[in-house]
Amino acid sequence: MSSPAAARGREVRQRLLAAAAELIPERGWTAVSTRVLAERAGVTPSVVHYHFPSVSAVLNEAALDVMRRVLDELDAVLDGAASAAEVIDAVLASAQEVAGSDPTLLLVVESYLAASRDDGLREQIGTLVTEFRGRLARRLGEHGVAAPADTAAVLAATLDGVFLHRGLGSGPDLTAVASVLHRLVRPQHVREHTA
Amino acid sequence: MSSPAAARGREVRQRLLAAAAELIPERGWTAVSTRVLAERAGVTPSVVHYHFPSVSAVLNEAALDVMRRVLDELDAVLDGAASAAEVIDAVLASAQEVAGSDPTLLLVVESYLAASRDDGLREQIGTLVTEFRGRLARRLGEHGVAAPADTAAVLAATLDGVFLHRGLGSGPDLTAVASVLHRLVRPQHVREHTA
DNA sequence: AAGCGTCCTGTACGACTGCCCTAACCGTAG
DNA sequence: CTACGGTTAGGGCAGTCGTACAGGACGCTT
Repeated sequence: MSSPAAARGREVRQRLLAAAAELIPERGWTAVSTRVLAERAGVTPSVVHYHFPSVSAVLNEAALDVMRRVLDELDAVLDGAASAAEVIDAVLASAQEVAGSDPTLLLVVESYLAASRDDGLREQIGTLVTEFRGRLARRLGEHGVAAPADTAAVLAATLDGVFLHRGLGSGPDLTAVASVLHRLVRPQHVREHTA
Repeated sequence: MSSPAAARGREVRQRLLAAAAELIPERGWTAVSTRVLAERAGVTPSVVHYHFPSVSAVLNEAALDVMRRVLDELDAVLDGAASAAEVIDAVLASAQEVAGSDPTLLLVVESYLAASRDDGLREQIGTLVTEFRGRLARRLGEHGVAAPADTAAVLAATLDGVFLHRGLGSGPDLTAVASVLHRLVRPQHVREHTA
């Protein structure tokens, strides 16, 4: 079916993607070069251009892989929640494990910025995020939250923002964030004020 | 007091900072080079190293200048709010003017990431953000919002997150965000659920 | 006119960049 | 044995990188 050389090749390809996922947060998206990428993966620079058409192709694929993985894990966690409050707690609990200088977090933000300079990447990331927001909204709706789509959008945005602030080492305590966010999913009564 | 040459020099220095503020979002923090910086400012590359010790010094100073300006403007807007709900509306109204691909927004995010690789920059940005959060919390407290510090932290984080998502072109509609966030500052009653 | 402070130019250096091309490798098939 | 597909090594090209350093240009003071 496939030669042992081909199998080794695929493994090298994976190592290159893993190296890219490490280097993007370490050095910044635009500072990942063919040479450092190859060195980290333990191959010579020319191998990079054998497996990929360009360096940015490696970066794009690596970033999308990581983001897909993160969102999938988050989805799995959310499946266990029995109420809207638990959804928030679950999201923030999984966020708790993420340190402010977490490479994954930095990689996601780097990807956001790279997307602002790469139409193709922007479209792919946009799809990923929109789909996740849809799944989150569906869950919130099932738990009786008002305006689930908008609430999910705010929730997702807040999550990213909290991550961003934690990256600065000045992020808020997540248990405090949780209690504040619970106000978002509390059953709605009569509005006390008018817009 | 100061020679005309010195005045010209200060003007060139400002042009370099302005050029940096343009180029950081355009090309990415690590991709701003001495040459493009000089070209954008209309000077020769060596002038950069006359006014600044290094390129990254230009970038740091330019980024902090912009962030200070943005937060000052936001503070001014917030001064006009007469209630917590108006604070939120004011914040989001000023956010409305910011497009998803707004250079200022991208500059801020780029700075966040650069801060993760530069201790000095991280400390300076952290101070800026913490101070703003403090002012926001004071305002919310004056308007009777519960847990003003935590709420301010969430609010500030949400704001950044919304910006981030808008950069992807998939950001939520801000009027929807506003109505959701109003739940945060609604007078608190008995909690309907226990954690 | 000479000296001075300030700002700017031109040039140079070694290191690094993305990408390409040719040659060699290695296991398998004939 | 030869031939072959798939992978890798090494070298090279044309360009950019950050920074340094010597000298020129300007205006103000003496």
